[in-house]
Amino acid sequence: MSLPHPNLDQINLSNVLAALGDETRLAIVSQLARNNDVPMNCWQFLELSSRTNLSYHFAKLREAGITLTEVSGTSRLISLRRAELDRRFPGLLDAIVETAQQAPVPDDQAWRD
Amino acid sequence: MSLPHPNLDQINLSNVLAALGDETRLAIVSQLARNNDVPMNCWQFLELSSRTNLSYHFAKLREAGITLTEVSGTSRLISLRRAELDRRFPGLLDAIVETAQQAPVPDDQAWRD
DNA sequence: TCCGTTGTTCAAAATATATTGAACTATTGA
DNA sequence: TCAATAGTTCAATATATTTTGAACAACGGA
Repeated sequence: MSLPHPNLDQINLSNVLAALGDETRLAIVSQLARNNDVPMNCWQFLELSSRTNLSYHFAKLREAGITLTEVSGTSRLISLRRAELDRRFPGLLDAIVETAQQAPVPDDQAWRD
Repeated sequence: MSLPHPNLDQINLSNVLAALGDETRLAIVSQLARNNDVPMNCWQFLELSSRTNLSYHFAKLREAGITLTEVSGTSRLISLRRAELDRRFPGLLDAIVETAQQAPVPDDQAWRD
């Protein structure tokens, strides 16, 4: 039992950016990073959304090549593919994670009008 | 005559990532960077899409805070807000642009099945 | 002033993404 | 074996984003 993950050269930049260009998924990645890349499981993210919806977002992150999902008994362990991503896109994840960590999500109020 | 741009602290990460998570817009940014941040105008991107559609994408990039659009006579000059973005999200744009430049867009064929 | 150039805006249609609830699967522990 | 746990899948809906064409606006030069 193991889930499909893209390998390094199958990871494409705009996919990665699109995957991270969503508040929920960015929050997931941010928490994973804050957790020092120690794998986490689904229920630790329940505050972000419903189980079903998280499942969807986890799949997106996995398919984009951002996270690794390992099956462990009845639960799944999710971690960042940090080293690999850094090889593929040097500096990218670090820059994102760094920012996402300090900025607690600036309230996205309309800036025009 | 000048267009509305967000200022630094109004630029938010997931917006920026979402804006760049689109092949067309990533290609625009990539060309701007390849052009050494010298402002370019719309017709220089016509190979990427139709005028109308480019207009839409340019607005997205501008509203996300990624590009600066200056009105100059009958045309508009578009440039990267590189220094500013780098202040807001250190390393981010560099990492993206660097990658987008060398990788000529890996053909996005399905990696499963 | 009239025309061509350079783009924009609008509304409609096409497409893609996100969210939900109900039903399901796999594994573990009693 | 049975129930609880942890999470997935499916189909439907809701929502957002892209794309298009037709009509418009601003500027500059003849």
